[in-house]
Amino acid sequence: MHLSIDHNSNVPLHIQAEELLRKMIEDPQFRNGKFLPNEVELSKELQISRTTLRQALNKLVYEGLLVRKKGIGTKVSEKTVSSKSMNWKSFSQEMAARGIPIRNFELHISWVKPQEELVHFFDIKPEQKVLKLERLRGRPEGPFVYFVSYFHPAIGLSGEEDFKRPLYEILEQDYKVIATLSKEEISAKAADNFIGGKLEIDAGSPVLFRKRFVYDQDEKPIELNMGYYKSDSFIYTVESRR
Amino acid sequence: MHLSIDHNSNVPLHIQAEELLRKMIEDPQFRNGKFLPNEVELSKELQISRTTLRQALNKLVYEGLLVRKKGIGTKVSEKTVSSKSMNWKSFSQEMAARGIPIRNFELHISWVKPQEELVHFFDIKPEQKVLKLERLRGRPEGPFVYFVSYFHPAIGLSGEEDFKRPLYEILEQDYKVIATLSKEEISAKAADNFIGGKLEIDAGSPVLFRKRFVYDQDEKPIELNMGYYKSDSFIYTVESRR
DNA sequence: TATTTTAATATGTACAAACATATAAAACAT
DNA sequence: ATGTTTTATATGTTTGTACATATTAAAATA
Repeated sequence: MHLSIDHNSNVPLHIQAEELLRKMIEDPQFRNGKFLPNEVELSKELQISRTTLRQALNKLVYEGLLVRKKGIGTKVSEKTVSSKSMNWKSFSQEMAARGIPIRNFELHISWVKPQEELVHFFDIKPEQKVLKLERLRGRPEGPFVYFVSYFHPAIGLSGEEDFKRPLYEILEQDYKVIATLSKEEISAKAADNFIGGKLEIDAGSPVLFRKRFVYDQDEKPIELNMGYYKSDSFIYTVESRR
Repeated sequence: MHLSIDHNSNVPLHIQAEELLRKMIEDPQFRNGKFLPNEVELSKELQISRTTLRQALNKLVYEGLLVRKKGIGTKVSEKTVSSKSMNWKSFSQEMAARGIPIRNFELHISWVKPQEELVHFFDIKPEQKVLKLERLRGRPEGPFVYFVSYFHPAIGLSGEEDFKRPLYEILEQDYKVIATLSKEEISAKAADNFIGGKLEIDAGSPVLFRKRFVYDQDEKPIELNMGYYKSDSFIYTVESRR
């Protein structure tokens, strides 16, 4: 395997280097605490300056994928698999990573008048309708999450999407919108009759409630998502560093 | 107010610059979408090179405190207050930030034989005892979290701590251990009789269960923490960027 | 043999310089 | 008045260079 960088590409060198490093990290040869070649060697091999290489390395260190130590070297983190990118995987990917096959039980799309919270969040006029997406998803044996999602009118998914592709992929490829920032609120709730019915559990059973505010790179609101998770089949994981 | 950098200090210039920028961000003059002086000006004012300044800026951009745009400038993020640092505030600080006064209802310290999970997590011998810390905390009106925390024997808090200072402060100042990485698992549970009794709620009521694995900068395990949060008085928040 | 010193190695810090590119405002032409 | 081109501004990219410092292993010394 010979990784190389295209100096004539319009993609910045440190971005290309970052991608190559990500591939190296995935490689079993380097995974689990193995050391990368040192910076001088690597920069020679990739034919970029040490400064540019360090730009790429720094980003991966921030993300927690790499651990560097003065005088020793740079190794792949043992304690972290995908770091915060976890939160950015699509729901299907998240589940796939845990070896859980996913099924869609219900899918309903409609245009609705926004509630006050939505008017405020999206900063739109009250008469402007927004796209509402309801989904019931889970394992083949039964559903374990019910969620309702609202989108900014400017995105306005056509409603004819197949939703077989992950949502974030549809947004990136078809609408050139990249979800960059997400704020989430997580709490425990007792299922009411409606949610209990959807998730096939008794009313009163504990569910994990997750409310998610999604913004793009310019901090403009994209999506508001509210999900109810069956507590015995879903654990929410968070990783953070400082 | 004149911020300045000490070139004779043994603290790296980009770290000093980072601290100054953090103070600027806190300043009402710059908060909420206001623009910072441009890089060339700032680097002249601080008497450091643009490269060094950008090193500091990059870190804050990565944390989400600053938003930069080519051709425009660098501004303080409007959507983010403290970003991921939120997860690193002590519990008391977290609550203080929400205007909630905190009281300790119970505090119990003991040395116990570690369970299998602890032996594995801390990578110690089964006969090595670990410090167990149980706390019941909450508002003056009543408790809303009960947690049990175990510490690595190498840290071995003397047991004579007053625990009036935040835990992370005790660890940093007295034990020179800096908690750098945290992995958390969050789920919804139904309170059993014990937890229900502690939190003064009916057994069966939903509680937020938070299990937290804490590591230091070298990825060595420090603490394992398990908390039960009364669902109607605590919402867990997460912010993430990519 | 045990201890100390030294050297090799790898990352950390810092600056200077040059050019590229996105954005908004000003100048210009229609 | 409106659309286009230019220009000023600010961040983005990339390289080169020099020296500092933490760590480990090897060499020198007691």
